[in-house]
Amino acid sequence: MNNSIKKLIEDVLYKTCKESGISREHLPPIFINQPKKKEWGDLSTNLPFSLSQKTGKSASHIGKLLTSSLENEKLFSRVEFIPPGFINFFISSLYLKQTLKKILIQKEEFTQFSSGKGKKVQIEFVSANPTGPLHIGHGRAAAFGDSLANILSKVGYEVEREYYVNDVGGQIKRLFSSVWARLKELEGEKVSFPEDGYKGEYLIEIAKQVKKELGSKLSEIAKGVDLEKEIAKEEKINQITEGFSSEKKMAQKKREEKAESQILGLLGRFAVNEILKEIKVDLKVFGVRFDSWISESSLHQKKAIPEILSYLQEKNYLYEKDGALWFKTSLFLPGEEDRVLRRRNGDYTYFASDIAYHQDKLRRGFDRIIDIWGADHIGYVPRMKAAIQALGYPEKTLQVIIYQLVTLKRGKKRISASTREGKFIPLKEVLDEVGRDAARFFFLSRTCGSHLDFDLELAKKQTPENPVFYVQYAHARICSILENARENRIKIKNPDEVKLDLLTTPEERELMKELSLLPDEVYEAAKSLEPHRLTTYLQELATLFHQFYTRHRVISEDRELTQARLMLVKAIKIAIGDVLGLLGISVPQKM
RNA sequence: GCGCCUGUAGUUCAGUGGAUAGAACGUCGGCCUCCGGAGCCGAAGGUCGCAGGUUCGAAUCCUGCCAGGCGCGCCA
Repeated sequence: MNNSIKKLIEDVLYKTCKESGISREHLPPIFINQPKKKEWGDLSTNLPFSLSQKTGKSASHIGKLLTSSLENEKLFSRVEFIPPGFINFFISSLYLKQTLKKILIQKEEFTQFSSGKGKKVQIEFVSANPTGPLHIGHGRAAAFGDSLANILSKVGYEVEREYYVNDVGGQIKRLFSSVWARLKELEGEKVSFPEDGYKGEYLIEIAKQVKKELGSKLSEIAKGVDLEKEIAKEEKINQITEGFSSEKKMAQKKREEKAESQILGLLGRFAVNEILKEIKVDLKVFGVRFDSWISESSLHQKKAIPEILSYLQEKNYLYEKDGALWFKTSLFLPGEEDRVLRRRNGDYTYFASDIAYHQDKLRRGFDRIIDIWGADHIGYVPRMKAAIQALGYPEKTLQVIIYQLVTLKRGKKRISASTREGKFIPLKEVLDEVGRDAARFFFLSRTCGSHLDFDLELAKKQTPENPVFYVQYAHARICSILENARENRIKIKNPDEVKLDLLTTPEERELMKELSLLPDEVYEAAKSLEPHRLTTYLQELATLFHQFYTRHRVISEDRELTQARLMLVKAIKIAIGDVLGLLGISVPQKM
């Protein structure tokens, strides 16, 4: 089940060290990597260096000692100590052949691990406010989170993808009043657009729909408001004659406000739903699915926030000051400022509902929680981690991955990305221009810490030359070869019946070696939460395949060699398909 | 001002403290009698932002500068 070659080498090294009298506790972490030059073997380690630091013995002494006892391992055809402190491993062709067979038999299972087995992890990502369509930055988060979820399932985790809908708070109120203003505009009224409203044109479309679907209901409520105004006028007259009681005035104003908030609530909920629908469509087009959608308003309905506050109160993590209720962030993170959970006016802050939200997640029994946030939330991480501790969980239960924001450019011109101002390029448009696969590959080939420039012009221009097509082309080529074999009535045999020993050219060996490294790549991508390692791997594998393809024929007069090479390309096909699947990129038979 | 992130080829980016720093795109020059030329081969292109430090060894770790991004609300 465990196909990791690095793990195998590690185990052998541990064993050898033990036999040489070095106990496991004294062992530094073992790093095994691919050396830059072929002469330095397939894999190498600097263990003699690190051991010499630990034990005080010379690296050369340790290296020679380890190397001599490793020589008989079947895994290697050769093991060399190279001064000053490297051990280079040359993988035996026996192992490479076995690996090839394993891939053909196990298929996608070949990269499956069980290290996360029995553990539940939740990844929360995108979670864009339902105030407008997804833009390019959300695309980055979507590609990243989705792929990470795939990768973590590969190593055995039970993974849940969640989208948190922030449908409460200031930005939603602004959305409501913006739709309201657009609606009035549609009805020919001249209104001043709310200054802090959402100016994007998509709200005009939504206002049109509101008018179509809710028109009659709204006007009824609006009539109510007008009625109130009439009453108010009368009362003003009365005021002159018999004086105006402030009580009455207040009551009237309240009625007016109530009617207005009814309208806003009605069309607001409608707008939120419409926008969410569009977001879901965009995500579907991008190939991203969520297992769970949870809204902030549902937490309010469950009274989750007062509940969590009284829990924190009991623990003595809260205090009142200036009429507000504060959380002692500084208790957990010296240097951090305390934060307000309940405002002077009685409203809860976003932080308060976010604590309730994370408590809700933790109660659902996840062993790990991963939040993927944009860099604009960087300052928010420490207080959330403090909250996790206050809830009684170790800080590391929550991992926050911060991705740097995407700067959209067209040539040299920057396009600002403000949802509020409506000056942003929707993800949908980007996908129309460059395609889903290219966009995903672009996002996933970079570390999320990189501040990346997305040049639409360049992306479009590069599309035919895009690395993703290079990889997909390799897969399509293999499919074509296999098709060709079928047409020539070549029956593809079982791996056991094929003489894999015939795969002797350097290109074939390189390919087999690359294939045998795949499980480690997946494992390391999962461990470091870095999907981009896999795009790098795919490009390397595709390069090796294309090189092989131009230098050798798969289908030839030599029947046995043909069979062996068909095995090889089939294994490559499985590997490419598997990894593209993890990245959420389509795997074309033809292009 | 403080905090986090980033600075690597003309451009966009990879690069677990290891050996002579890589890829793609772009530029220049080659390769189709043959399973898909969306391919292959070659060349040019680098003070790894700057300056110190740590050590057998630094693009990588530490310190200080410089430049850019993002934060620093009883906004979300």
